[in-house]
Amino acid sequence: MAKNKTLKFENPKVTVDIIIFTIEDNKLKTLLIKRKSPPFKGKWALPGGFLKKDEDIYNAAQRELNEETGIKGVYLEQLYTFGEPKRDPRGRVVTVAYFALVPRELMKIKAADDATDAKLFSIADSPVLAFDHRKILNYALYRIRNKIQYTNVIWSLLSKKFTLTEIQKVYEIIWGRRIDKRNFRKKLLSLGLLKSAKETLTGLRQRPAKFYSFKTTKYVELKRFF
Amino acid sequence: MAKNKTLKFENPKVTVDIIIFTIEDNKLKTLLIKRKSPPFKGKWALPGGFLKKDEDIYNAAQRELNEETGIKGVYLEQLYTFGEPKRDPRGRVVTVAYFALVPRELMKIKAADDATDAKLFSIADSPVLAFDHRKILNYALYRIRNKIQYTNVIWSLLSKKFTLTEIQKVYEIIWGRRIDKRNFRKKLLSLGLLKSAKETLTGLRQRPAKFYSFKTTKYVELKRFF
DNA sequence: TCAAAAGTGTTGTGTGTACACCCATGT
DNA sequence: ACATGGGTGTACACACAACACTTTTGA
Repeated sequence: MAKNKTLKFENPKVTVDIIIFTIEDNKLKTLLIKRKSPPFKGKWALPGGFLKKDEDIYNAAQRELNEETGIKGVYLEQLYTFGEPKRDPRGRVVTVAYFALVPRELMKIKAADDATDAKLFSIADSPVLAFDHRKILNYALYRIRNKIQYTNVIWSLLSKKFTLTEIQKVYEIIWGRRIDKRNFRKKLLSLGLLKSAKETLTGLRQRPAKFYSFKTTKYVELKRFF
Repeated sequence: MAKNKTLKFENPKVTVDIIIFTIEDNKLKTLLIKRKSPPFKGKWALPGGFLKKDEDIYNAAQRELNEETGIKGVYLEQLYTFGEPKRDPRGRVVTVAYFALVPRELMKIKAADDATDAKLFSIADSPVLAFDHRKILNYALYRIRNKIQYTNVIWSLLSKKFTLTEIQKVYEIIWGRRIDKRNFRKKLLSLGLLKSAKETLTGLRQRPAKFYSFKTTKYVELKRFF
């Protein structure tokens, strides 16, 4: 572009924000941090931060994820880029939003140095958020609800071993409706992507459930899935 | 984030690049421009440019689209944000890619002031592209091929009146396979989203085809579509 | 009258959905 | 023995896929 028009351009700051989804107490939750500094000091917000020099955007997202949860190597996908001129009162800030899917028991939540607190909120009743983070969160929710229908990425919310009832619950929680147990199992097992372990879930006063695990960690596009 | 570490951050430039899809001669094509200035002077590239001050990203994409094709108000969707540190030899440039779906006859192609030429290339045999634009184009192609399966957005490639054979060709071109005429028509019409016009396509030495048009310009999520 | 594409139905197969009872365990 | 969730099969409806011939026009 023409060098003599540089006044018309600007150098925005670029941030990365992350929606960290997990399942706890049969609810879909996301990690929020309480902001230590202005703007929106004391308000809850999505974890995130500025892109560093020579840092790839995806790596920045991984870094932020790790700073808040101590996790590496989970499912992390670019969601959308938000760049309305007024979305940050400090000036022009373009943010690239990512979302992560994390098994609850892998998370070690800690407030990073830009936050005074960090905790999981149920999507249904989370507080008022800083910036346009509510919009971003809603879009992430929309995306994951679509994605559940044609990929198996949401299996990333489960731990290595799980029962069929557990995986069904994940679908019910995200999909937001009850599923018939027999039909669910029939279809799920027919994909041929699970193998049953020898262990069972004992200690409950009921018939023990078989554990299953994934044959592969690859993500698969499914024709349609519920 | 900490103010005393500003050296570690940087202010990237932010650009918008657009993949403008259209159909011409029974082929899926995209608009490329020949770069007037370094880097990659003389090379073909996706149309795009820097984000202006106080300009929303989506508006920037619309502006770029309009500068190259004279079009407004067509389907335009954010694709992905590419931000590898070395993707632009001039320095750190993060680009937000959009794709547009445009009926061929609405386009008035003109080289904007950053280009010496602009023309449509068939996706199948397009030239070597500047920057990481080949990767971006490939991703756009992937996206549109998926999208065809569960939305009707690709109807945006058609003009207001069209025959059923024309819309079927769009599907065949993007989907990359032949479709049975009877099954296609049955399913398409069963959606209830088309109305038949009174006019027919005459002047060819064959039976005249009925024209159809869309009942609505809204985009619809379909369960699955071929 | 001929070439070229438009238009039109039926049948078999597979997939989704609805639905109810017995089983294994811990207390 | 009983409460609790685990585990299993069948029947119907619907959607998809395969398939060929007649019609209308312009030259």
